[in-house]
Amino acid sequence: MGVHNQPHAGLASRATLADVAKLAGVSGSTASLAFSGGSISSATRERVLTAARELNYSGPDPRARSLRQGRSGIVGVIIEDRVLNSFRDPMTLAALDGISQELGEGSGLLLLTATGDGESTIQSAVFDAAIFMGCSPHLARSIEIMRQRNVPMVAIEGQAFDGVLAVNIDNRHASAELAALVHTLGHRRLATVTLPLTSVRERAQLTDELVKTATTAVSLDRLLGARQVFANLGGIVAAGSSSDEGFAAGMELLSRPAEERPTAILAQSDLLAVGVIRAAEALALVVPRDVTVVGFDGARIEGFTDHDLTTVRQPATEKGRAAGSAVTALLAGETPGDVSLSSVLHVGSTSGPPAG
Amino acid sequence: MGVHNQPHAGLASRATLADVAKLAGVSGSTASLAFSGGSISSATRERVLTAARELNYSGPDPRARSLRQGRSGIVGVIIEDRVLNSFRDPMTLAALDGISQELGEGSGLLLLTATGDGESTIQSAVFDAAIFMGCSPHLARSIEIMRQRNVPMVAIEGQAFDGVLAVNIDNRHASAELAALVHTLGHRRLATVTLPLTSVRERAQLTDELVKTATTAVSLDRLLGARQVFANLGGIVAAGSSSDEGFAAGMELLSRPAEERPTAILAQSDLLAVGVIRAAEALALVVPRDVTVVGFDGARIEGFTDHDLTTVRQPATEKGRAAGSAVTALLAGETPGDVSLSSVLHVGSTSGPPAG
DNA sequence: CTGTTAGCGCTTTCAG
DNA sequence: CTGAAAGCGCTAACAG
Repeated sequence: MGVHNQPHAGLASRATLADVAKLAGVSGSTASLAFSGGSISSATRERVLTAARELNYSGPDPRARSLRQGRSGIVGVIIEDRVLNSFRDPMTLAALDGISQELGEGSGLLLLTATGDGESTIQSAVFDAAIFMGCSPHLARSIEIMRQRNVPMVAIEGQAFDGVLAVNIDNRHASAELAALVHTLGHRRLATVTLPLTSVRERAQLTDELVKTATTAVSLDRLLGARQVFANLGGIVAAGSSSDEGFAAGMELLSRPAEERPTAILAQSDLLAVGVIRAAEALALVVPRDVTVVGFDGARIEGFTDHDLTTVRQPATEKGRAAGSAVTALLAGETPGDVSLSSVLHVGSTSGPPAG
Repeated sequence: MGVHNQPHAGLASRATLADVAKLAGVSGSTASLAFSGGSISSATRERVLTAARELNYSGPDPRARSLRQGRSGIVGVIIEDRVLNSFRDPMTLAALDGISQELGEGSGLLLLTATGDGESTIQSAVFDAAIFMGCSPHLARSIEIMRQRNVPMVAIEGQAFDGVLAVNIDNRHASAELAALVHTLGHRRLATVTLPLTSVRERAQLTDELVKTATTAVSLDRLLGARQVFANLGGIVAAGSSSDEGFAAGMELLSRPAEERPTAILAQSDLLAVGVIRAAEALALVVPRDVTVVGFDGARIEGFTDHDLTTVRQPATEKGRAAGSAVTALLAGETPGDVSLSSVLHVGSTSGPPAG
């Protein structure tokens, strides 16, 4: 004549595994096994599951489980700009997709935005490993903390950091290759449109001071690659990777008399390049007759079908997959090395010899 | 006389708050306060922090904290397609950005992909509240579980579910409005290109059977809205929201003799509409003279500048923000109601009276 | 196959 | 302002 554990009319408190165990007449550990798929007789399991159903218990609390196991199954993905800006860039999105593919449905991706102000979230968030999508010096403190916590870290195209596994592409080399192509075609008066060099999102003239303060590895590498061929290459720093930015920069660079105008423009992303091409066309210039425009990325851009952009195709999804598999390996206690992926030059129809 | 758990010479195991407390010569609770910003004398706090530094202790373990507090600060965002497909759609990305804006840097967004196979992750992941971005019937089980767990849920443009707060836009109404506009212009032979009706990503003829099995609320609502005006409206179900899909569908619909060809096409998204327009142009048809094309969304589409698309502008970011603030309210124990946002008709240059 | 026993690392009453 | 005690809910040894 046991007092049946009348659960307060199901009001506030949820049932716990212990309650279920008691109702099923088994021990806690047995009940636990029933849920984690351990080896118990199917009769017992049935009994436990029935009890659970009765109590409206729907499985172990993830919080408790993660404390106990020391694992949450969550991988943090840290971006340094707001979500919209980050993922509007097709390469970044592709990389995220690659991560997700590799990690599988088994683990969730915790999107953490570190715009630099409060580094709090990243310190107090629950995750087992972190992937930085481009990481700049001002993450140093967070990185330090995660290192202390023994959280494996991987950076996709970020600044090199001790203890952070690097997944990179050959930005500098590929950029140099592209520049060499343009040089070979005969161009000598060039300009570039770079991606932002710092976290400041503001269009600006490309100056040496700016270059010195650069914190964005990708932009800097691409610039340095191009400068291997064109030593003092100048131009404009865009406020982001969009065709609008490219357009603005293009207008600025191309609205000059033919003798001063660059005969070729190296844009650091395809979106920028598309914008530059539109600017050229708006100025009644013909590409590539009047101006050669090359990009970087190999993005399939919606609605850009008139031209076949000369560019470098980078393995974007692959970057994500590599990062994902590095994380998996690190969590398994292995010690994988840095990853370096390579891009492929694609000569399209937007490049040609200079006029005249 | 308990056996003291000797932590293997500080090798693997991290220091805990208890260790710090001991070294600082204070109690655990005091040490805790030092980190959570509770009220303790600054002398004591200093002592604790120094001890922490000495032990390489970088703050409370998020897992333990979240168990103790019953809160993790994580909001789950559930999408039903792979990351790439979901966020390539500008509206979905904008909504995600809205969520992130509203929730602030304080809380992380846990991206959970529920493609229907293993519903495991969503059940075992740590989060305090969930936001579904479009949710279909096959999430029923997960929803059931979360309800049992008392996890607040919000669905952006999903199927209605008991206990899931709905954030919707006036899909049906707006679609009807658009259809009415086309009707007023004099069109009588129409076709539509819909978004996928189910999780199957495959282009298909729009049939009644398909409509009956539809699980995607958005697509269905937009279709029903249009059918309020054009009762038996037929057409094609696209495999996704992209201009490529629109192009394929457009080719299919428009490659017919003028007498059979629809004089107007209602596309369920702007990307689809752009594709349809390209198809029309590829077939040497002039928009809107030979065919009227309208979209839905109000997306700014890269590189689509020749036309001003007739469409309906939906408050995409706003959807996300509303969901975010609903989550905040729910977590605070309030009981906010469903949210319904409205779209605005935009008459551009891609619609006009039928030829002849 | 099942039960007993200890905590995971932290916060939070409750006293002093 | 500080300390002592009591778990949050679960799982992992280890016995039986």
